[in-house]
Amino acid sequence: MPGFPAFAVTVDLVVLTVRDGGLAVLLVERGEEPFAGRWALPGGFVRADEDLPEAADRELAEETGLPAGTVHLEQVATYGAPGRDPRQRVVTVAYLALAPDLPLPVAGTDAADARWVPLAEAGPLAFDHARLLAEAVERARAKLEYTPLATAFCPPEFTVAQLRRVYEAVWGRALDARNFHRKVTGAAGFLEPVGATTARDGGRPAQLFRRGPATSLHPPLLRG
Amino acid sequence: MPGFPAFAVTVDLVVLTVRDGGLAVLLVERGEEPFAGRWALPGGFVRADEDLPEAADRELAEETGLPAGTVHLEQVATYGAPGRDPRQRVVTVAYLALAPDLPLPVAGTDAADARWVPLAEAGPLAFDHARLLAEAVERARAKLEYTPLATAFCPPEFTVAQLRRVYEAVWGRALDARNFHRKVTGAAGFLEPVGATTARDGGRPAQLFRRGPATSLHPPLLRG
DNA sequence: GCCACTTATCGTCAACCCGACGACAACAAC
DNA sequence: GTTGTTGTCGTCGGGTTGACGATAAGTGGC
Repeated sequence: MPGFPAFAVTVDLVVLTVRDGGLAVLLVERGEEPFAGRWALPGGFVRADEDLPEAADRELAEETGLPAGTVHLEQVATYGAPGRDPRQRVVTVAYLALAPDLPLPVAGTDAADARWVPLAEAGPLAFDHARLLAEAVERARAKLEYTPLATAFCPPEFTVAQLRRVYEAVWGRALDARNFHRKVTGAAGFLEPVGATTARDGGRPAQLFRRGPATSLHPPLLRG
Repeated sequence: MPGFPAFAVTVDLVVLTVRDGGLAVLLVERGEEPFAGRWALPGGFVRADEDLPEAADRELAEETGLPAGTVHLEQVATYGAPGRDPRQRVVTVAYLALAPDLPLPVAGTDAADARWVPLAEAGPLAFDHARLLAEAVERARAKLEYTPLATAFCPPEFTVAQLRRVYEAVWGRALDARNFHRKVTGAAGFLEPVGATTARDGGRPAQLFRRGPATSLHPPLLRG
């Protein structure tokens, strides 16, 4: 099969976390043209002997320094319009990563100038990254309804209130604490009680939970 | 940016329809190695000046002869494992297409040997196409719940019973005609009455409907 | 015309789920 | 103890669900 057009293939990451009651995305400042000085999603070329999820894992480790497996990672969509990179034909596979609130940037990584940027303050991005970001965020919002994905924003053990704050941050809407508690503890396989409680700063201690084995929520938590 | 690995990029299509009460997929028989004689999903290389959806549209027109825009087309996922094509490094973007029941293959197209194959009878497929097919089908099943996508399997005007048979075929489960009628006609923007009725062969004539403007269903139709 | 038979559509009912909200429990600070 | 804060359990009316009975509007046989 000769004569097929040659493409470069990259993996770009939309890494989200919950900070200060809102969603934040991991961005890097570009040092080179095109779009020098602009903010962009972290990412890079897929290597010759690498599968796509491997490349995404590697980029994530390089950008965040996190041990692989601690963050949720899933493919979102692929973009390949001619001209989306002015230098050459590039096809980009976008991945969505959800992480607990973590200190960043980690020293000694590729992108020393990586930063968490609140979603609302993300200015114009390089390439078509604004679209990648928007579509990844919408995917995350939708998946919170019918999967236990929100636990990916939490540490291994967490309280119902922490989980609720995740939902409120992602959906941008206040939720009733009582009804949320009922639904979340009632969904089979969503949460597993750890047995311990938190020592908190003023207020009744809360039960700790771990993520349960369910992969989908019945019934789902609807945005309304 | 020199030295990046060169990839070939293809678009593969999972074209589904409802036939004889079950899902069927459009497959072509491969004429060349590798996998000569095996069934495979239709698809082909993305051209040098083409966007990905354009390439999918073009391949669909070549395989089915349908005028563009009559079938629903959406991206599902991208596959790029090294070795998935033994000849060279290929990244494949899978698209899901939903079509009404149509006569195929259309004479004068690329793949004269394209056939509708019932899902259960699809034997071993070339490359990793079994996985592409399975993931696309699961996407279709899930989207029927909360989008008006089922109408893509129907002609422009259809009855509630036709729509119900689509759901039953895709989900592989019988549905109560009365409850289905209530829910489907109650969901805002799902169906628009045409005013006419069908002249049917034994039985009360049914009202005809057109697809409504809604892009999501409230409330959704759950599989249970 | 009358009678089965088929298919479409409307109604009824109990069980369940939802959102709004009241009540209480268990801690800290003073 | 009192106050304030946070977590957890209950209650209530309205809407939705699935199971299923009843009726409407055609066809074909006689």
